[in-house]
Amino acid sequence: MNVRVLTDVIGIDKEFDYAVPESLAGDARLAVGSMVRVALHGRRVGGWITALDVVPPEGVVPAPLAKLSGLGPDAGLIELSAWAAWRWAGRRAHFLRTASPPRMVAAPARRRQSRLVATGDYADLFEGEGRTLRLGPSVDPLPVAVAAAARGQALILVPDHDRADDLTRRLARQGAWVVRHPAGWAAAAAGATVVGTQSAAWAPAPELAAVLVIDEHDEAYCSASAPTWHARDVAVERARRAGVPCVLLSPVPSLEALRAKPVLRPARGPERESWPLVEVVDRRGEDAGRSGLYSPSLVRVLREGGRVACVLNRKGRALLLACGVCGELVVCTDCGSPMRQGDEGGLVCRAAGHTRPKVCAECGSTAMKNLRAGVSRVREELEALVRTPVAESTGSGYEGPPTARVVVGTEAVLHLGRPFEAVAFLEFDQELLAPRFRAREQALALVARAARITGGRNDGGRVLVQTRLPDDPAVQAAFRADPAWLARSERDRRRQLGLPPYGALAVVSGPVADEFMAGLGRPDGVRIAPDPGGQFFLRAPEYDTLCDALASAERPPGRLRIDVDPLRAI
DNA sequence: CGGACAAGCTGA
DNA sequence: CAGCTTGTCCGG
Repeated sequence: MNVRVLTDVIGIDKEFDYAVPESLAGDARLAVGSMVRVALHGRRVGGWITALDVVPPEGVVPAPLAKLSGLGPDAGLIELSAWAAWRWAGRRAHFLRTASPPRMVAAPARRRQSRLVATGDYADLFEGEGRTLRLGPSVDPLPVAVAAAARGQALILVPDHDRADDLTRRLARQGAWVVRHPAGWAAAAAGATVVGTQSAAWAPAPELAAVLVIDEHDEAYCSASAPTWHARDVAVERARRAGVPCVLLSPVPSLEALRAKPVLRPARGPERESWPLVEVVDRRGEDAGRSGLYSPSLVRVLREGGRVACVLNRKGRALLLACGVCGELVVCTDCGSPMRQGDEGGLVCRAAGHTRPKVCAECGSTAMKNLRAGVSRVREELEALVRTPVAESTGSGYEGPPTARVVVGTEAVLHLGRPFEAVAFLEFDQELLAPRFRAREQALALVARAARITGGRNDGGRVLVQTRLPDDPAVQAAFRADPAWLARSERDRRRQLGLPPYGALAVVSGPVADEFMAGLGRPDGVRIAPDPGGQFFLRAPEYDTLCDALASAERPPGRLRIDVDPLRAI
């Protein structure tokens, strides 16, 4: 017998046929998806069986399989990898690596009985195709996970490892047969419920009965490098193929989730209570202090004596300017994006490169203030202000007294895993104006994350939002504890601009982008805009159109990057 | 991707 | 023209 094999070498998206040697004939592991080693061009590489009993092309004499290594993703996942390769213009091998066990698995683990007692709450969520459920930020999602696992083998995704560990432990305590992906791969292949992060969308699940994505809006589900696949979208497609319900859970559902499933909203009262009390501080009027970061409201909150986390994102290094007289943000009069001071002294807009003289569009003043201040400087200034030790927490670590009452840092402070009475966003505009079309959604998601550490308003949770854009829908949604306030305006805006999910976009870049685009031609329904930086922006009304076009073009040898639905572009 | 092999470059 | 670099091709 001959088998077809896809190698695990990303650069080779081609299948080769191999002969099954006498010694492996009749081996139960000889199945689609199993992992093998094969000889290829003078070296040995790994791969997956994609078909059995194949007839090799004319003139090809198959070499023998070198080894049957162990169990791999099943036939359904092999097919799903082909879909994902189409959807995000990537290679199947990329996804199959994610779907494969971390160590070779000789046989599925032994079955265990789940002793989970379903509570009945949320059971109707999992009727039919499932629902998108908006659930207050400080509401524990455990009962929803229990409802999922009570249906049989469930696939449960959470954004980060800490929460995956925690949820696995708590579900196990309730009596569920549950494993943490990817360590529990062999048990998942035997039917255990799986909890994991992004990659768990590819966990084995031969008896899949329900899929649950917790905090589906979280950026952590989206791969930053190409292929820019999204675990929520993989989970939805996977559930659809298996004919099982998929529930998307979030305090701030993405437009994608609102569009994908019937939406269930909690009662307004409990939802409001689960959000902290949000105080919006309009910074346009107040210019006290060097950087204007320390409003009287902030000082009051800091001096009240509770534990306070101050968030100052300096991630996007982009410069932000405000008028020194009227405090208005300096934005482009053509496209509305923030502007920085150019090399020749004028103002340059970040999105399109428009230029204008250094004059406030509102009051005509020429005095501009740089709103960027580093976390370290702010820490010193806060210490002077409240006369108490202030700790600093950024992506690169924590500095200061471990029990400091006040901590300042990038959004890493929201991951410290300890309770605060209040969270203050010193410069919320940095989030709102980030050069990404999802900036507003992500800004509101930050407030939801803050709510997790402060608790709801009934627990005394408070959030301070310092902004020069107090009427922004994201700010208003936080203030009203009503995510729909943002969703409505975002839906209109994205429909109008043809942005996801009401349109599909991709960025093609890399040294051979020109060649690839030449081969692509001008497909129907796809708008192509070259960029001075050598990239190409592609837009289409639907993913079908865009992905079919991308898949039909020849991929020239050399470095090519295709980002479908990129996180940062536009 | 990375090995094989061919075509191109350099210096005596 | 040996000895090396750089480029292109293709794998079962």
